[in-house]
Amino acid sequence: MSTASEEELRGAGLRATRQRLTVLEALRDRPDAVTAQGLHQELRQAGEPIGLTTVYRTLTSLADAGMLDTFDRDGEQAFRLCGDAHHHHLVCEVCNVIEEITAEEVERWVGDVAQRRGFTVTGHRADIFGICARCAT
Amino acid sequence: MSTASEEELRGAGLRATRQRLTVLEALRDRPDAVTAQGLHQELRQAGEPIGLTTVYRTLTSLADAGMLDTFDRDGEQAFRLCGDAHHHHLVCEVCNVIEEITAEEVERWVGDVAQRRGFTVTGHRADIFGICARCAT
DNA sequence: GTTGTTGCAAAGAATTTGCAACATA
DNA sequence: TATGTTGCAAATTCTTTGCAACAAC
Repeated sequence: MSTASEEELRGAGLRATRQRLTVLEALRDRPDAVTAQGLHQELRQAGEPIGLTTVYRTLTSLADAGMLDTFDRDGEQAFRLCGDAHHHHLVCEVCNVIEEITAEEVERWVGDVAQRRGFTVTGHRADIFGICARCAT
Repeated sequence: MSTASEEELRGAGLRATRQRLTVLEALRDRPDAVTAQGLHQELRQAGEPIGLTTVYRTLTSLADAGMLDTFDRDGEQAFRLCGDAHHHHLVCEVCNVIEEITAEEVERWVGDVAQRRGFTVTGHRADIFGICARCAT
């Protein structure tokens, strides 16, 4: 049999190795974004044998496959598992929790503006930064 | 007398040194975003004596003072002079030109979403990436 | 068995820091 | 003159690469 994670990896053309499954499962469990360095450290502390290089390579592969969203956290790249559909983010700057949000308003706006200026759209991002209800208290 | 650039620098609590004025003027002349490394190289080639460290420090200071917008270009930080008011960007991925755009739709959306989720907004960004009319031809 | 993957060590690249010389106010 | 700024060299930090051992298919 095959787990969902294994399917996902193979679907992306990647072999389902122990390390990649470890990373994918770790990402599943968290609502916040992680950096390669941070994730590696956590996995190591949790007793998972995995190399830093592999964490970097795995995160990059998953992001390339469209399975992760990427964020710039202070010069470092952070990653987070994402749903398939296009969406935007609500990011807590204290605990780094990220909530996915969809936004018709934004999509519409993107099309309008681009057309008006003669831009061919290849992508867009709309993220809101703030402090989540829990961290505010 | 005082030039506008000198005023701006002093207004930000920074001494108006030759190097900072050089950087500010260089930024004034370009519609695209530049990295510290890139700008330093250009200035050097143009015969301006300035150290890489100083370019880094100056760009950081100006950005901290709210005079520059920052972008992440492939792991490197890029900067661009920006108007005072809050705005968003239309970025050409080929020539890196950036057009500032304002968007009531987005502002409204930000407020709505944040309130609905209990987030205290500290900031937001909405950028559109694409290919400008000139680069498309 | 073949081919993709891992992980170490080393390389590379962007950015920051220590500190003495220097320029601005 | 007092204090902020510069720039070099060195240190840091994040990320990538070479390559031999290894694991998935």
